[in-house]
Amino acid sequence: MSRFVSNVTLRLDSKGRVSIPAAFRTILGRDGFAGLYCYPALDRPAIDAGGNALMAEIEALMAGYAPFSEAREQFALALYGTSETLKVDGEGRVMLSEPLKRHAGVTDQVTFVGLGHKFQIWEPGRFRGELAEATQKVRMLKAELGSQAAARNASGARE
Amino acid sequence: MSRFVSNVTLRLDSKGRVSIPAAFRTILGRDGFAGLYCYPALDRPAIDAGGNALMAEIEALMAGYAPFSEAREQFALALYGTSETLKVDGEGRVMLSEPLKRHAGVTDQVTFVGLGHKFQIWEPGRFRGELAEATQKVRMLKAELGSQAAARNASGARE
DNA sequence: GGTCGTTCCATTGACGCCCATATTGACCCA
DNA sequence: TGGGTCAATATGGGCGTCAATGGAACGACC
Repeated sequence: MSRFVSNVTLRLDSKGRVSIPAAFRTILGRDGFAGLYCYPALDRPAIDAGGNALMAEIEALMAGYAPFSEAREQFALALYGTSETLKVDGEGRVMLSEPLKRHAGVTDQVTFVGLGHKFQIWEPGRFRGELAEATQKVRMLKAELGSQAAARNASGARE
Repeated sequence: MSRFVSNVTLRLDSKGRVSIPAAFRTILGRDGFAGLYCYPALDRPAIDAGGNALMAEIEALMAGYAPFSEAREQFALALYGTSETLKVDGEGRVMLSEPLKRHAGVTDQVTFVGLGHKFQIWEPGRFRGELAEATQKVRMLKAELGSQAAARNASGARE
């Protein structure tokens, strides 16, 4: 299974359309899904996007709850209710809906970021900030792992 | 299998008619059901709506209880007893019955919300409130799941 | 005959689809 | 290695179609 990786920032045109990066398009094509499945990320000002793989993930989550149960209805409302399947035109472009743009704070540019099985769409400035923060955290985690390994084995490999 | 997703709010016209969003109409058409199967949501001021898939789900729920059992009778009363099959006109519009409108507090606008296998019809204001609440709950639940997974991973990495 | 409801037609605004252009990066060849 | 060619991606815009909505005509049932 191929994964979404790397990040690209692209412009929205006068009609609000934006090209999905070619690399992402080919991956979406492979999992066979016309359109782009999107929803506002739960705890970030970003848009989660993907194809069948992403939908399947959500479905699996939902399957754990009984039909008509309280939890199920709330999940469905928050997840399916805010999801959209954007149409992709012949050139591989989509139009982000107003709610999605508002959630991510998008205006005239967006950054596509691969996250493996899905990708996210960010306002470029916010993404830089988030990335810096994430990098910092990862660095700390790595340092921890490194010291643990060193403690276990004096000749332990770094990184 | 396609699912109901996203949300749209539309106006009722002077005769009380309202268009079913085109995306929902195509899904209903696919599962082959003339009309719209509706009933007041059990524990919310909303209207549950769908086609054959929804009816099948209710039947399955009912089948789980013994015939003539108290629970079964109650469900039958609450679901079948209050259900209606609304007619859809040539333009894909329906007229909500008075009881349905009263239950949902609908006046001149409604919000259609996809829940996967079915969709709901809300009074727009109430929907916003409910969505905010549901999102909050899902966010908390996700955080829980995340920390559990992190705990698992951390211990796994160390062993 | 009036009222209610249903079907049909008209408008308008969005957006889906198509074609045109540019800019980038890859590849090839001298 | 440098230049040139080619291809694919990103972007811009025009036009037709369809969805949402409003209203009118038609029919049925009090």
